[in-house]
Amino acid sequence: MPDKSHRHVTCETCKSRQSSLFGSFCDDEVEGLDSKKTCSYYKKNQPLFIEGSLPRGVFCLNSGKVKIFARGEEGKEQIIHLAADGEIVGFRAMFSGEPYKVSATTLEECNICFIGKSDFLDLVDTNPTLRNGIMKELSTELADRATFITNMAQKSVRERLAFSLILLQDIYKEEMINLTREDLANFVGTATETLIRLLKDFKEEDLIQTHARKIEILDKEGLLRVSGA
Amino acid sequence: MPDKSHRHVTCETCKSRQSSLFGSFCDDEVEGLDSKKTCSYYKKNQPLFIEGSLPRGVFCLNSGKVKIFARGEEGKEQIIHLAADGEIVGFRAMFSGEPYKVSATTLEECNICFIGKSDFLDLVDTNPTLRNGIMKELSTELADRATFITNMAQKSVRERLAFSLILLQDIYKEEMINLTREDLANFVGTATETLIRLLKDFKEEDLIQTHARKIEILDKEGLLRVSGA
DNA sequence: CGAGCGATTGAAAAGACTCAACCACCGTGG
DNA sequence: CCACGGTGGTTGAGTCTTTTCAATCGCTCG
Repeated sequence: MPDKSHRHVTCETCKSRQSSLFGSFCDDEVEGLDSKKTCSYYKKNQPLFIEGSLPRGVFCLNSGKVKIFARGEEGKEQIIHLAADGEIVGFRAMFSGEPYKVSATTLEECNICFIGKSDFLDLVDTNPTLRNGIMKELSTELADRATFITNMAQKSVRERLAFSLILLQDIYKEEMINLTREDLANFVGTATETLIRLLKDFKEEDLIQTHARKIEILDKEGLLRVSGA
Repeated sequence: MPDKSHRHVTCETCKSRQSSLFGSFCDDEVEGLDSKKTCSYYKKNQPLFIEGSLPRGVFCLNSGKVKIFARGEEGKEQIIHLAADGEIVGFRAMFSGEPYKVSATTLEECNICFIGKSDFLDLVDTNPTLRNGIMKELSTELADRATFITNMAQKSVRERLAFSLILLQDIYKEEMINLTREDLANFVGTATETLIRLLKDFKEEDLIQTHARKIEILDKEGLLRVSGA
């Protein structure tokens, strides 16, 4: 658990930068980046942006996790993506010229830097490596979403949950998965009650173990088998 | 119903080009494009590319429709997108550096041009307008898929079918929707039998009418209402 | 004419959802 | 310090949607 308080982050020393789209920046570029960004602390459950508003820039996650979600007719959230440190959030809407179609909210306390729209677009225009990285990122994500759609359409909730747990473990790395049951249900695409029942099943099958809300994966192979992947 | 036979298409006179990503090309650029592309005729149900293979270039639809789909565990198709004339297909995998995650197959007889990978990437590198168009396209599609995922997760099959019919009508323009029941089911994300039953319901509610396999929309507003959009 | 595919229907079973109630934990204010 | 309220988690029961399996029909093609 990192720092609980606001802290200024410099791009030079940012651990997350190296694995991000800015990872290839040379010293000069990093300096330029650093001079343009602002850095702030976010509490848990604080929105970065909401559906329908106009993008003003991009968010660079230094620490903490953020959920990206859309809302269905009845207002129910569908979590499309969980972003972790090192990720840059909100750059997709930057190119579409349209308002955000999704919202982003912190799941934990976060340190997040912000780069204004024009600064960011300048960077993209002048830096081919960054640009290629972004195009690659967009394309990869498009492919991921095709798989996501297919899973939604063809897999049972049980299969999807197993698969989701594996995905989430990759995002949470060493930590245990730590989401409200509702968020987890909104990620899997099911009702909260159904989710809880299935978690119980998985516990009885010794696939997972829960520590209060946290979920520990005991048998990744087993989950993979259940997921039908 | 256009030409039934192979026909050479020139970019200069290509009706579909104007509404495509190449729409902003000047005469010189069009000429260059024309010299690089090859043009061929595809029969119905002929693959453009298959999941797992490596992208060799992009396909430019001059006439006819193409389905883009992924396959689930049991091999069931999930149609992610239907492409019509004017669309460029297969450029997403061009940037990801990975094999195709989806397949593309013609739904009708098609005239399709092909541009090799290096030629296409050269164009993208040297033409900022094209590049921006592509980034915009990628971003927009990413947003569309977020909506798609949400619909899959939260809407009933009945709602999804209503919504799908409206989407398909936009793709088929003046023509009637003309898909096998199975393809339609794979687009909506349901079983063929369920789809057929729901179509019957819609017919009884005077929302649609069928002419053999073709579907005519009688009450778009009504469908929209059913779709819960 | 027979084979085979696509479309359709019926009946039964399974999977999920909804609704309602209840529990457990936590922080607050008295 | 403790009662209170609220949020998040859990359970049960009943219902509805959707799937599955099996069978039938119609049409086209060789």
